[in-house]
Amino acid sequence: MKNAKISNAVINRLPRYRRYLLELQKKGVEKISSKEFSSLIGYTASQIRQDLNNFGGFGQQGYGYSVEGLREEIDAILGLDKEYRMVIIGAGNLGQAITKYTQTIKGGFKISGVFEKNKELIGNMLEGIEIMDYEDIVDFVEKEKIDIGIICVNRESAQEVADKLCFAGVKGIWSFARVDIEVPKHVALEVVHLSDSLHTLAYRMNDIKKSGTRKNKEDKKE
Amino acid sequence: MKNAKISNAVINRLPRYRRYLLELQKKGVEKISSKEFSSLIGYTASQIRQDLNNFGGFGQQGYGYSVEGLREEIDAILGLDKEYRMVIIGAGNLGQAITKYTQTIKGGFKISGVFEKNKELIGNMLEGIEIMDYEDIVDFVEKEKIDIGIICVNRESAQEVADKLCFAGVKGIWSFARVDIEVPKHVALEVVHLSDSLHTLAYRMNDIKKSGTRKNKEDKKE
DNA sequence: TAGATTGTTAATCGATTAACAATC
DNA sequence: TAGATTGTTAATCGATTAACAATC
Repeated sequence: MKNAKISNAVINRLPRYRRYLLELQKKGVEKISSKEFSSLIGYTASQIRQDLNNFGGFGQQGYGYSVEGLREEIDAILGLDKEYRMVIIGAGNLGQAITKYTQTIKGGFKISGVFEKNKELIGNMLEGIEIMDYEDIVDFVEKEKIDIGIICVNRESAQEVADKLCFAGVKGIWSFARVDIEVPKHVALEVVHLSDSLHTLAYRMNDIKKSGTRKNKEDKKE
Repeated sequence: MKNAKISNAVINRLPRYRRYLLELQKKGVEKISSKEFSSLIGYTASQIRQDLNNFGGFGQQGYGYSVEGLREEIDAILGLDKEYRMVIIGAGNLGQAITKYTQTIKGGFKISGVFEKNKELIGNMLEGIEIMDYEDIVDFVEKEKIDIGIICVNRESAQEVADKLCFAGVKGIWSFARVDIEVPKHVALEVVHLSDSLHTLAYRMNDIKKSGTRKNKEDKKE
């Protein structure tokens, strides 16, 4: 595995490569060339080879790539051959939604606890997990060696929760709060802005409508 | 408003500009220069001006941008000054999670119905909405003039659901299925791959660990 | 008017694509 | 060996940043 800094664009494509390789494996396909992969996944063959060669030469000239072998390499690159212990902070609507969803994600990602400030919710069960007191979060993360904190609290509390999680020693934060948070350099951060995603969809819907109207005048084909 | 094709990078930044402008408005800030905005949001002042000028000249030389004015412009660009009628397809874990979450998104996005194939779930209530029979989806979308279909079914059914929604006339699809789907050019598509997001977080966690080790040898500062 | 800051053109940087020598 | 396809270098393309004239 090489050492140069990998661009975000490449990292974001890796899970997608993996998904297609899993599908191919299911279908019993054993080898694939970058050209075949290209027509399947929609990236250029050149880009596929370029991307993979950031991490090593996984192919074989004249043959292509082993589907299973490449999938295993990507698993290792992404760290999906490891176990991750996670906590969810916030058991409101968002927290319930994410707890529910996260249970459906396959692989070594396990929810060890759900935490909440609101005393009325503490003690309740959520998806088979007891909701615990947010005050105990630091102890829990330390003792249970939690790797990932999932932030599902409101905008106002998100940074404070992140600070606490980082202090307690998590290695990554997955945040669904509608705000941009900051973490120390040694903690990985992935923020999902679902409402931003819906807003860009709205943009594209309106954009299509507009350019559609325009095209009817100038350019019927395409 | 100008006409050239706007790049995805720009479109994806628009909701973020909007979030910061909303915060500023809340705080009672009336004007902001691209330089001040830059140190707040973390994009270069140049990029901010460049981005905004894709859509029009919203600022004033020697003064800056009106916070409220700019936010209203961005609302209009994104189409957030309109109402959107949405349906959710799939009332399983994922569908329940997304229904729950989507209820918390502010603005003109309204869920008109939840649809499900599994007869056992049909008739149940979900977040105050009755779960309806998937067989009736086309009629419902046509009659209720639904704008957006939210796909929360499994990988295997996602494309079929998308086809049906497009046939029935939705203008946009927001998909959470773990698969890449295709839609006609006149339909906007936004796919959220939550598990991909978690996988890139895993990558970054492991990457930090590795480069951390490396740095301890060569380069303690930074 | 002078100062500030935009809008826009030009320069730079990085990512994607093309080309081809290496090699299975 | 000949054919196929990779790994990698070079060329192109697009997006970001810098510079500055326009103008409030």
